[in-house]
Amino acid sequence: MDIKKYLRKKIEYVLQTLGYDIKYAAVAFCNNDLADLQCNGAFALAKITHKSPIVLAEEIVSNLHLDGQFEISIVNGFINFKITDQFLSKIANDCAKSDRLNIAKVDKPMNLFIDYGGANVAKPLHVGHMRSAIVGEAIKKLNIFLGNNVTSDVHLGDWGLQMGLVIAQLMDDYDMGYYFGKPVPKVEITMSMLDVAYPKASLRKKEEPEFYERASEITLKLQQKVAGYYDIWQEMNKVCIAMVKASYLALGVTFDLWNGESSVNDLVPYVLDYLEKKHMVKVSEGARIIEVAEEGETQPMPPLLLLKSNGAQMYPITEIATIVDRAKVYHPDEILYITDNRQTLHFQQVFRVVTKSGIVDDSIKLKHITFGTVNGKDGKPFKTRDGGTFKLDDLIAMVTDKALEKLRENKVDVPNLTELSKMIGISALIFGDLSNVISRDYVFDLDKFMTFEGKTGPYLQYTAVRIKSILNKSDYVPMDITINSDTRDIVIQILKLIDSFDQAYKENSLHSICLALYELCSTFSNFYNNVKILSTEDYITRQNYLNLLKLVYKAIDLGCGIIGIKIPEKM
RNA sequence: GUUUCCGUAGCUCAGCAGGAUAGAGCACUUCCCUCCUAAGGAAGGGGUCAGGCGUUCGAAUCGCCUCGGGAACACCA
Repeated sequence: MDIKKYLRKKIEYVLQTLGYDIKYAAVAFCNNDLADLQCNGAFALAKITHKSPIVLAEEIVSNLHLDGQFEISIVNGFINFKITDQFLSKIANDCAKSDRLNIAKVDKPMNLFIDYGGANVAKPLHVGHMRSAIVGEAIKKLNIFLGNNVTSDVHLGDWGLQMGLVIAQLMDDYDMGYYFGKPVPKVEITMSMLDVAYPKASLRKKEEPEFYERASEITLKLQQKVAGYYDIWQEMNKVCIAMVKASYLALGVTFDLWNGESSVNDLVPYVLDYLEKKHMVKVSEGARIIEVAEEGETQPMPPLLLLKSNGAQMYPITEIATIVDRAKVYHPDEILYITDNRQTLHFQQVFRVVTKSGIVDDSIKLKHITFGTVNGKDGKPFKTRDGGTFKLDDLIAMVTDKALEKLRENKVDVPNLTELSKMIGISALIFGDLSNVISRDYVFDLDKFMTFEGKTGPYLQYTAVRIKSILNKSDYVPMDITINSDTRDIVIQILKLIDSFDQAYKENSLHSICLALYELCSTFSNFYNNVKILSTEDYITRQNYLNLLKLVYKAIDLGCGIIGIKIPEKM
């Protein structure tokens, strides 16, 4: 149950009967040991009513009827609530009976479309892609858990200039004649070829105007699906998507749709025509643009570029076409874009055009969720020492190896050691990433991902594994839990975990769940060290502990499930 | 330059719809495995919350200014 909401409702009722604004009923968890929850509304109310906060607090409290569920005390106007052990026991038992800790689903389920991942074809995933993948996957799982109907799309970057660049480079490096119907042997495109071609082409783009021109032309031809270029592209796509899929899968990330910019190519003429009929499109320096700046705006708002001067499509127009497509096929109530904060302006522009033009039903909410970039110690987006990007697969291999090393060191005896080390390594990555506030940049610290001690994913797994181990060795029999001073802290932490779901949903940030999970595990570990559960002689007391353990496990498992961490049998 | 995000312990980060004594992990110093997995637990040192002014009973949290850093800003995505 959501204890904050529960208590707030009670206070709201009192405020209403007393004729005060219900906004003063806000309840928060205490971060001290005076109580479990507090309401500080009396102070703010004092300002309005010119009464003393103490008098107001007493007035509120004397009208509260909490049926012995809370012990209330007033300290200088702070209203403190301590949940009684009896009520806490009831809450614990209710949670134990529910398969979702009694976490309520959303009132009105919506059709949610989530766009995350943003992998580029022709390029392996790097650590920057990890964040979008992990964050998006967790937001997806959270929404599904809370009852929304979710469709996810990786939205590949597969139709822009980078495609032309790579194709041009491949044509320089190899005899690609086969694709153009010449009687020469077929060059099979491999990932390692692309690995070389992409950085090489990016560099040449800046330094060789001729090469850039050629790549631009190829991009245009590709978009017109001219044979040869299109065939090379298809081949490239096949190789790349297979690899990208595997990388995502290693992180436990899956998508319902593997669409890309190319998927809406046939919709582009319609979009262009529609916007032109609305008299929104202008020609500027040969390019088709839309002005999106608004009167009196102080921030820079450049026009949106639809087509390059050579007629090639640019990112914004495929973006708009994609929205049209999604609206038509999936009827979403909301489309969520999860990208890093550098794309803020781009989405502002696109959303403006979509809204102004009315190209899709205006009831569709378009929302951009930005996350901070993964930076190096210099505060700039992370690069390896030689200036290259750090490949995601390499990172996964490194953390997996590290976990394997640790497992060997601890002589953990399981048949599928590789599988297990992957599970542990990935959990370190996921927790290391999600425990940061979503919108903020964070420093990529390899050591942080490589240690499995302290506030980490493996710590959560370890705690859960220990609980599982005890339960397996025990004579556990299901029964009602009775909470006392030994165990109340643990249940409070479970309440905080439940609350964190609400916060995570509101903020689209998973860090609150990560933190609550860690604190639950930490509180439990303290208990674990103080109480020898299996050797507790009194049968009832022991069963009480075991039933609580079952609940704690369930809570950890649930929370970890949302963020994408799996609990192993042993570690 | 304009816009925007940020500055909290040695490092990496929480805390910011104002609230009681500013927290955690790592690192450092001590303890705790004859007993449920020590990837653990307990204790300790470490802070002018960048700086200043203001609003308020009360400011790390809100407003303004200064300093410092990141990012975006027309044919990349």
